This record gives sequence, C-alpha cells and structure tokens, in this order.
Amino acid sequence: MTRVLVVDDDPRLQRTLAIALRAHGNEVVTAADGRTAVQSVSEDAPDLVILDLGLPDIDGTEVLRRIRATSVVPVIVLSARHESDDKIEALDLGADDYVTKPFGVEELLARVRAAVRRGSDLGRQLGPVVTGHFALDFAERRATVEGEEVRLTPTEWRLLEALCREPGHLVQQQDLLRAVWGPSYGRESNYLRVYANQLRRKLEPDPANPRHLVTEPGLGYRFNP
Amino acid sequence: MTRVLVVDDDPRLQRTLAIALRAHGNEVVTAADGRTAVQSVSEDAPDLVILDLGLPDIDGTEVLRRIRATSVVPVIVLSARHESDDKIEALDLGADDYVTKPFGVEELLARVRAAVRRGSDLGRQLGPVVTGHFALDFAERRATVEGEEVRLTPTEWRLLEALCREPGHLVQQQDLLRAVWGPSYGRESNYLRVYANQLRRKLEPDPANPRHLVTEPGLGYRFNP
DNA sequence: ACGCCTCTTGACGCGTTCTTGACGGGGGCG
DNA sequence: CGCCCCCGTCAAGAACGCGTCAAGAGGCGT
Repeated sequence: MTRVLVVDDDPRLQRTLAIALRAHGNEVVTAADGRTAVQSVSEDAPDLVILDLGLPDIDGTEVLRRIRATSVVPVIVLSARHESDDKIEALDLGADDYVTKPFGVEELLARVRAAVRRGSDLGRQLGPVVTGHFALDFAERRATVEGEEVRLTPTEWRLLEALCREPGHLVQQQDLLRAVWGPSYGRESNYLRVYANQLRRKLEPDPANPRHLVTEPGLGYRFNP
Repeated sequence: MTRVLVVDDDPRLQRTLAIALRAHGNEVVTAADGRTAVQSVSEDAPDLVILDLGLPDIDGTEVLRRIRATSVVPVIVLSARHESDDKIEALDLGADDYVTKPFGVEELLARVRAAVRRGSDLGRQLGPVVTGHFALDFAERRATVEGEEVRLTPTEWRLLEALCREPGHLVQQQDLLRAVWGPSYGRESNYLRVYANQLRRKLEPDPANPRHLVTEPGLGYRFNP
C-alpha cells in the first residue's frame, strides 16, 4: 500500500484527490498548509507527495525546498499558474513532475502511478535468493534448479521478484497484479493463476504440491524460502 | 562509496542535488565555477561529474574540454538551453550524458547510476579474452578463430568490448547502445540485432546456436567465455 | 573519380511469450 | 448432500522480440 501525502488548502480538491487515490488502493494523508506538510513528510514517511504550490502560509517552492532538505520522496507539483518559470523552478528544486490546473483526475492518477513506480523500482536491488531446491539471481536474471539452468520469461521474473521482496509473507493479489502488470490491473483476472502455475512447473520439486510458491486462497500468494 | 562532483552556480540546485545524491549513498563535493571544478577533478578524483554548462567564469564546454584534458571521469552535462548544438558539442567533447533543465531528480539519479556503472570500467584496458573456440586481443585489435585471423569492424570491436567487460554477466540493451553508439542512443533500434548477428557469424562455431553470445530476450546480451 | 568497406535502415518470417477464454476439481457452507 | 467459489490447467490466437537479408548512403584509400 503506497502512502500519498496530499497538500492543498482547497478542501474540495483535497477531498476529491483523497477519494480517487483511495479508490485506487492508496493510503492518503493530507495537509492544508506548508508547515503541516513538511512535518508530515518526516513523521508519516509518505511514498509520494502531491503538492499544490498555492498555499496560505509558505510559498510552495519554499515548502518543496524544505521537504528536499530532509527527504528524496517523489513530489508531484500542482499549480494554477501557467508561467513556465514556476515549472522550471519547481523541477530544479527537485519536483518529479508538474501538473497544471485544471487537470483531469485520470491524468493525475497516471502521473501518480508513474512517480510511485519510479520511486519504488529505484529502491534496492534484490539480492540472490536461495532455497534448498533452486537459486535465483535477479540482477543477472539467472535461475538454477538443482544446479541446472532454467529460463524464465520476463513476466515470470517480475512476478517472482514481487514475491521474493517479501519472503515468507503473504502478498495480495492486487499488489502482485500491480507490480507485474502495472498499476491499472487492479481487478481480478487469471494472470496470476497462469503464471504462478508456470513458475511452479519450472521451479518446484513437485509442482502439484508446491512448497515454495504457496497459494493463500482468496488473498494472494506467499513465497517460502 | 562513489564520489560525485556537482558543478553549478545555483546554490539551491546544488543543495538539492547534494541531498538527493547523499541519500542514495554517494559522497558529494561541489564547485560553483569552472576553475574550481577543473581543480576539484584533479584533486578530489571524483568518480562522476555533474556539470552545469551555464557557469559564471568559463564557458561550460571549455570546462568540459579542460576536464577531458586530464581525466576520463564520466561527465553528465546539465543545460537550460534546448539548442541541440550544445548537446552535440558536449557529447563530442566527451560528455557521457546530457540532461536538459528542467528535469526530475529521479531521472537524474537514474542517469547517475548508469554513468557510474559504465564509468567504473572505462579506465582499465581490457586484457585478452580466450574461449575454447576463439581469442580476442583488444589492445592489438586482433581476433582469431581456430587459429585463423578474422577481421572485425570498429563497431563490432566496440560491441564485443562492451560485452567482454562483464564476462558471464547480463549487459542491458541500453548500456550496450550507449557504450557503442554514444549516450544519445538510449532507445530501441535494431543496431544490436544486426551487429550481434555479425559477431556470431564471425566468431561462433555454430552461429545459429550461439554459445558465447547469448540473447536475453527483452533485456540484453550476455558473453560467456 | 572509382571501388571497397562499413554503417544505417527498412522489411519480413519465425519462434516465443502473453493474453484470454473455457473447463474441471476441491473445499467450504448451507 | 448439493451448490458455489476459487484455483489449477489447458489451448489457441494475438502480439512481441529477435534473427536475417538486402539495399542504399557515406567514408576512405587508391
């Protein structure tokens, strides 16, 4: 679940964004002014900030500067002004994207997805994963089963990576779909069934009785090292 | 820990970059003008330079030229201007990448990572590479297959070199394109397909079933000794 | 100026991978 | 006991990426 901080002094817009974001599976925290925003960044550790430049107390670019003084969280800037000076200044200060009002919610959501994805992808590289039966090297894209090299397709790698990021933990179907097929694939499909099956056939000692790639019915899958 | 030299006369941007870079595990030194920059390159021996072309004292391209006079350190150029002349000139002078302001921090960080990765190898000369079937001497530009000398074109050598720098490792398409055709060739093309094919025909025992020059579909190529 | 070599670029076929729908089975629940 | 919800399985068509070929442009030496 990604946590988004929405900074805007217009309660209506704030509410609209919060609803749209929550509907797409995000957690939302809000701030109505610059000081609260800066505080929230350090206290709530959001994965993304949506920042309106027109705030009542502090100038928007100053808020951005203060955020950047302590954090590299991705920031999407909203602004009613069309002047490109603002845009350039904001991006120079370390904003990751810039949206001019008025904007469509869908457009903003798309940019949110892009920013979050970039932010988390850039997160740590996953180290090698070794079980009693197979070994995975994500950096090199190599998989060996009983010492024998096995070829996995790009989609299989992505699914495996999403699972291995939380070894031993349940990963929800929704999260897996998003991680592998992109943020818009929130709804049910049998992608997961098909690919979990593929992976089991390639990796499990006994694909019919999976030991490492375990189904949690109705919820998701779990990877056991 | 990689040491990055940030050259920019705008203290705010300098600060933003420094924070972002440090947050990602880099050491940062800064310079606000060209003379200091050139001096810092020789004294601090950074692993990477981020150079803003708009400097107060010396023209940016001149700074780059002076850096290149003494060092092969990777340089990422920043510029507010959109004119492609600058870009071409900078790349000709040996810049490794070119970013136009305004830019997002994440984008720059991604380029930093790429440049550092490439740069860590650039210094050293590649020793001879020998497999069961062919031998390559990069210093002498000689290739022999089964003892027979084979002629390779300059582009073929460059591609081969980029692959052999990471023997047994996956090298991504983007990295290969940049290494062979220059930093601006980030996007897809069929250069790689054509030249990988050429190399296989010249070097592989059975070009249809490559053993040394292996394709990783969707990702890149791998050289197996 | 000519010819050779190399690089660039487009087109095409093929194999692989992805997507999508359908079907069957097992376990929980009424 | 029977129903229903999920999951596993399979297969077929579409989409994609790669290998391959060839024509044309450009550079270089003769």
